[in-house]
Amino acid sequence: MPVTIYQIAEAAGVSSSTVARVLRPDFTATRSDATARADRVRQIAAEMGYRPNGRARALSTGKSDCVGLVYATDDYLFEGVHSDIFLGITRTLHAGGFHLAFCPLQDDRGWRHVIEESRIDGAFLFGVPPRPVADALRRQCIPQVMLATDADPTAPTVVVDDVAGGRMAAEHLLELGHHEILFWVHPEIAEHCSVGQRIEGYAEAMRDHGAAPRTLFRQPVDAVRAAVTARSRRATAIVCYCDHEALVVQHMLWREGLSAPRDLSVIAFNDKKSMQLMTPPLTTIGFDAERIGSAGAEAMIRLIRSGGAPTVAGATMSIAPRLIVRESTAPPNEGRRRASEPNRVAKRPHLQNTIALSE
Amino acid sequence: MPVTIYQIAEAAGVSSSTVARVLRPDFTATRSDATARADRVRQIAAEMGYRPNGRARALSTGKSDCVGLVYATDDYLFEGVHSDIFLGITRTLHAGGFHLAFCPLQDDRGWRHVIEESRIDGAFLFGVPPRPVADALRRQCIPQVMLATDADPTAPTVVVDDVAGGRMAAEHLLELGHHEILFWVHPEIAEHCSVGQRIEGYAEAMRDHGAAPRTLFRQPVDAVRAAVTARSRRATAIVCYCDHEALVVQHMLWREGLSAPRDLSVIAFNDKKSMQLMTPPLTTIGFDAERIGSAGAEAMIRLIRSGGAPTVAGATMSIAPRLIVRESTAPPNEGRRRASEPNRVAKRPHLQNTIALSE
DNA sequence: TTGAAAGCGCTAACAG
DNA sequence: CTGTTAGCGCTTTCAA
Repeated sequence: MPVTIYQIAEAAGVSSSTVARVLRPDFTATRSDATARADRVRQIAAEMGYRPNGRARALSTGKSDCVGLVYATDDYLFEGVHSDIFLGITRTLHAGGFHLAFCPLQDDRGWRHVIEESRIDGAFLFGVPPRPVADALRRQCIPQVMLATDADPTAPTVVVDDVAGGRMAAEHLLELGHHEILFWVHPEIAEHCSVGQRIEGYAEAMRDHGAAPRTLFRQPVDAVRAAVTARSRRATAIVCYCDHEALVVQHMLWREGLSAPRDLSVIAFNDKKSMQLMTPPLTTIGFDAERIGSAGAEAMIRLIRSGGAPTVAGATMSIAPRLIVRESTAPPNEGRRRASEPNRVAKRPHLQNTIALSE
Repeated sequence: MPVTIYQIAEAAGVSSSTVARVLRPDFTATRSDATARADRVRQIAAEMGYRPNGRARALSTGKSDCVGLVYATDDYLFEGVHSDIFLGITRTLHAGGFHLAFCPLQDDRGWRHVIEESRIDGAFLFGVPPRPVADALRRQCIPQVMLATDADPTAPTVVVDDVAGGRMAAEHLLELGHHEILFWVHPEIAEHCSVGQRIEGYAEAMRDHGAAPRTLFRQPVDAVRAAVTARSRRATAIVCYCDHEALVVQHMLWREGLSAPRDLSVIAFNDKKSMQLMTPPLTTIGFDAERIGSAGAEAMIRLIRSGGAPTVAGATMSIAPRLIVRESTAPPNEGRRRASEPNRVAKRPHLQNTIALSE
């Protein structure tokens, strides 16, 4: 049986409020007799193995110290950079005295249990929630932080500057001398604001350099194959929306007896570990995904502590992407001349930022 | 302001206990006047937008309807098959009226907040927790379910039969005609019971077939390279502990100008999506990871509902692995004769179970 | 079947 | 600085 402040109060011969007060982390005494008594109470509490009861405190304060991770579908829940975002969230949240609970929207029962029954003090959102959920959050006055989406400018938001990312990707290829550069979005990719933004940045950069954007939006890999093996206007480089396209492209090339960067320069987004071990290691646009989570959690804690003060509109934090050059990009036709060279890093002088492989 | 049962009671002209009783999901009335009154109360509750307060219920019942996901380190939290296990857990848990909260052990504050302050009704463990955590769980009488680990036979456990998996992997290669078969564990792999079990199954199968086990335990990739390029007793096949080794092997082969399965047959564990898109698609030992989570959650709900009844020792559920043959394994030396063939599936008749690629 | 009343364990006013 | 006194919103006896 867990011990309560009343049992401690009785054992120490003081009132329960004294126990509660003394045990609070921010307690300070000025008079020395008070300090002495406080120490005694604390010692007794420790001896009796006292632990505050979070459930009781939650009822009393109206705060659960729990934040919800609200997601619409778990199909892609742990895909891509989500995992790193979650790490950032949990690390920051736990350090601040909160914990994180899953809150899926797929099943009505799930989110009602968590949101409507007042089990969370705040909600992380990865997109605009459906009407009933949004209403419930508003009714319960639950502060919201939007992550990796620009959907609702009235809530604090942490986003990646994907337009800049799209630019960087295209510019890297343009600077290598490419002109026929594809942008590919796989049909299976879920709708997300980053899709349009990356395309936008890519298209801008292309036009700035007098090149024509060639976007393969939600098209099958055959479209890529055709563009890469065409006689005229053969594509020599491709920007992949994310790592999935990169894998598929790589696979397609392999089936065709082609390879990157000899026949096609490949650049993608999201710097997952496995990208470094692709053959060749993938040039990519990466960003600090964990930072999205930690920045979001910091904002969340601030919001909750401030008692859900009216959100400052436009409180958007933007994470800058960065180019990580590895071996899947090269000047056009360069490799084609010496197709049979081995794949040694040392022989590819244009590689400077190559990250050491974890082998 | 959220509405309470008292407000409903007043509006309906009944007592708060009647409201509470009527609103309970299992309420049934025999007398018709009671039914009528119940309907009226329910309607008023609906009109007023009543939602039960989970925090209040938690205090009153001593149950939070929350289960903790207890993990020692988040370094590998979302790696490998964990994500799928989590999916299984959350889906089953939410359907049963529970939710899941992260509970990291790395930071003292984190787990004390969740476990010691009685915020969870149960705990999923992925290994034996350190002493203070185990003590806290016991003191709070929090039921435990162990997942993907065989550490504590006194708690309900869901495991994968990794000895069988190791056997299957080795036997597949042996049946293809291989004799010099490596088993490789990368130095970065965290300690886990599956390591030893997979090795055990592999070694058994090897001995059964009169072959000598050659285990490279926590050795760098150079050891693999040496074995694969050796003049005598050249290794023609390798069993990788998991997908990470497979990536590294694949990469190493590529650097050397070699390829699978021509120069080395490669088989690994864990059937992640990206394995299908490797070049070549990876033969692997997979298993239904989501099932681990859902089975664990089912056991958990049972435990919690039964009021933490004394656990039946040996309540271990085992998930069977299965061999998924793709293109990274082939008879030894087969490919070597026709090194310049293209990588078309159609030309590799020994491939039968090849799974359609999601391209 | 209903209502009154006593908790659950902690927080928070407010006198003293 | 301490103790008293009400709650927080729901569950749960136990009479009526």
